[in-house]
Amino acid sequence: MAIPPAVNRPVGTIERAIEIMEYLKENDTATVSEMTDHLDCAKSTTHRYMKTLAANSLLVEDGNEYQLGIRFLDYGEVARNKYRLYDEAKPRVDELAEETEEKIWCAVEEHGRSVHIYGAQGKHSVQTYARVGHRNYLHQHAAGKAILAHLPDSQITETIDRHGLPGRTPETITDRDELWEEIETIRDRGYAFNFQESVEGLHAVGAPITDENDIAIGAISVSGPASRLEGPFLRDELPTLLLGVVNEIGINMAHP
Amino acid sequence: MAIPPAVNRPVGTIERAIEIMEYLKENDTATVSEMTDHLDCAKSTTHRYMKTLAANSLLVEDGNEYQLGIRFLDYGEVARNKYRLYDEAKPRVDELAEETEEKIWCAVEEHGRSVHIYGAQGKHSVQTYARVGHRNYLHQHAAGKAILAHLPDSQITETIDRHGLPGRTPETITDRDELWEEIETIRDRGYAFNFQESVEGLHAVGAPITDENDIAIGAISVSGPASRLEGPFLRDELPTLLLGVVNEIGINMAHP
DNA sequence: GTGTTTTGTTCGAGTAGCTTGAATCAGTGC
DNA sequence: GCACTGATTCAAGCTACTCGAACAAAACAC
Repeated sequence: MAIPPAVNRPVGTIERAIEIMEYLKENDTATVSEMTDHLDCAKSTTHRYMKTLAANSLLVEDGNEYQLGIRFLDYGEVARNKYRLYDEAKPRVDELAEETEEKIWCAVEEHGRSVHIYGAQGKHSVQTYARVGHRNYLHQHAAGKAILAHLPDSQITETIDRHGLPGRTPETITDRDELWEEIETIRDRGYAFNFQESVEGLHAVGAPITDENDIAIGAISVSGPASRLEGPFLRDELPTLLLGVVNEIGINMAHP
Repeated sequence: MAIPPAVNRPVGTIERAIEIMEYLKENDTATVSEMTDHLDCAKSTTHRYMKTLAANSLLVEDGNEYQLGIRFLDYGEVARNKYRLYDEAKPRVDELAEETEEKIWCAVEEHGRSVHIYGAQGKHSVQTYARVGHRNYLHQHAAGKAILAHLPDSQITETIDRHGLPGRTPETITDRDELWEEIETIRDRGYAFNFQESVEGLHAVGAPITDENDIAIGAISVSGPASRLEGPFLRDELPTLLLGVVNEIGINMAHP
């Protein structure tokens, strides 16, 4: 979970292959020609890359179109299961969704960004861009800020240096000093709010799951339309509920 | 979903990188030295590979140990969502799990093998080796055989030629002629049984989801202990239930 | 404590093999 | 029919990937 070290001489071939996967993730499907325009190399090279990936089931051919193969699910599931947190958090996230009737997410930090490892929707929950596996900036949402505030200062600095503070809505915190103030506030109260900082009209609360040293190993958030998530429900009721859950998960993680 | 063509000159670098991912999938975690023993190249090369993969979040470093990064989830989810089948099948698989109280799987064919794209467990359902994303031989289980029987003969032959008929339990069909007979039977009755052919003590029924030309686009299966899945419940009740569900899904897939 | 072994990591040189562009083939539109 | 766009193949050239040796750092034996 640490910041990845700069690689001295990365293998270009691998990086270009990942570039292909990334492009297909964003654009769903692509032809050899289209990919050649995106990468910066000869068409024959792109062709060979994509054929190699397809021969290994990482890509699937459909006529001239290529897409990501579901073999990735295999790798993804293995990775997810490694996070014991997933096993501990899943049932409680499900319960929270039932209880609050809103969208619940469990996220962890990886390489200075957040990854949603599990989500459950309540009866009224909103659909957002988010998906399982979705990678996000820590400073842009409730769970991420909850995690960020419960990391060592040095790691927070590293993270900001590495990824910057890109904005997403007019409300997103993009100023370093402002973020540090917010972090202090979150540390004091023990949980984080998100007032339309990631999606317009969306509010959220996030609380960190911490280890015995009070370092975040993940976070859980509740999000919903600003119209429903407001007043004492947002300010008191949800935080209390969340804190109970994250404490319980934290204890279970510490005492297997 | 077709059989992937043999690649003329696959890119070795990419294949070796995939080899690393595959090893980590099987062994959860590995060091540079361990991986060097597995691959057949210099330690410095392995090192460069793993660092490059880690720098792109496909691998995560934890001290000297490397594991798969959950970035794969991201790719996997994108791939899964492409299969519209997933959206159609999910709610019905959930219902079946509730109703039968056994384990339900939805699988598709990719490159001549089956991939579990969604699973739901009923109250009493058994835990097997299977996972979402799990790749399997078509001839070894109920859903796979249901799919196999509803493919064009040419594709069946190609599949057998490509992957052979490896055994798994003493009951697995490993003889070509026997398999063709079984395929005829399955085509006649419209669904497939699995009597301890993949796991000892486990029975299952699988029915294909077909398109307008009666070609399989996937399958749904119910599996459970042989002691519970037997007699008229297995022979009549479950098949009827399954056929209703797969027909409904097939119709929805044909008329979006 | 010291010597020994095992690990990850760096670096320059050499050549395996990746990249390239041109040529060929397959399909579409006009 | 021809032109055009796309995928695919191939030999030749040179990039950059691989290697082994050397170093650093940690783990271990005694």
